[in-house]
Amino acid sequence: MAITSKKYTDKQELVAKFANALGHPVRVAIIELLNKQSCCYHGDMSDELPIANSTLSQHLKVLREAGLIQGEINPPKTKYCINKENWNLAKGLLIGFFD
Amino acid sequence: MAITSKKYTDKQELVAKFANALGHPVRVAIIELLNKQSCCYHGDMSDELPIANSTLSQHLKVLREAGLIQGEINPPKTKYCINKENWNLAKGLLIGFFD
DNA sequence: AAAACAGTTCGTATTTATACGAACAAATGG
DNA sequence: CCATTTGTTCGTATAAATACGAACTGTTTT
Repeated sequence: MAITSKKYTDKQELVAKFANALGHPVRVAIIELLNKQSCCYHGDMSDELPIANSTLSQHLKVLREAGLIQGEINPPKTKYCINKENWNLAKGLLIGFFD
Repeated sequence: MAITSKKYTDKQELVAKFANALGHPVRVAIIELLNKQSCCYHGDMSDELPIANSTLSQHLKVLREAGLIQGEINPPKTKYCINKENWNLAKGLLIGFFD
């Protein structure tokens, strides 16, 4: 093992973070829904996806914490969109990773 | 929820499978090592990575089961390579996913 | 003010991931 | 044949992911 305090490079951590966020089919499906119409209400997605509402909230949180999406809360509705800046960052990193 | 027996499309499952395999920084690092020199012995990687040997074996297994790499066992050495066919499949899927 | 609506968070159960050392396996060198 | 080398698998401990219903939080409607 290399004697560094940090185990992995920032780039490796970032690639892993984005990849990990996309590492569940329902999150892939969520992103596809958002990409199809730019933004989407929680309820719209809930109608399309085979999971409980609370579970959907959790997956949305994972995507939000990875930076791939952002939510705008206007109770009782919440609108989610792709975070384009980070989306492009992820795109660049992943494409670069695959050469 | 849609009333389908299958919860997600094959494509969504595949994207998630590949993404999940890349969802840990050490696996990203492993792939980078393999891409740098096409093939690599377990021991070479073990020298570069901050994890125990047995843990490395487990991560290699994850990548192997996702189809991204393949191992050639010639005891006591094992050589790992990128599985180019699946690598290109993953590349295409991921790039397509990001538009 | 009470009920309804749309989500989120909490509590919890179950599964999967991650990590390590010890034990094992398969070929090679003394 | 026994020791060494190189990985793998096993046993195990701990942490993280996944899923659901129940309870909660703000608006809006009645």
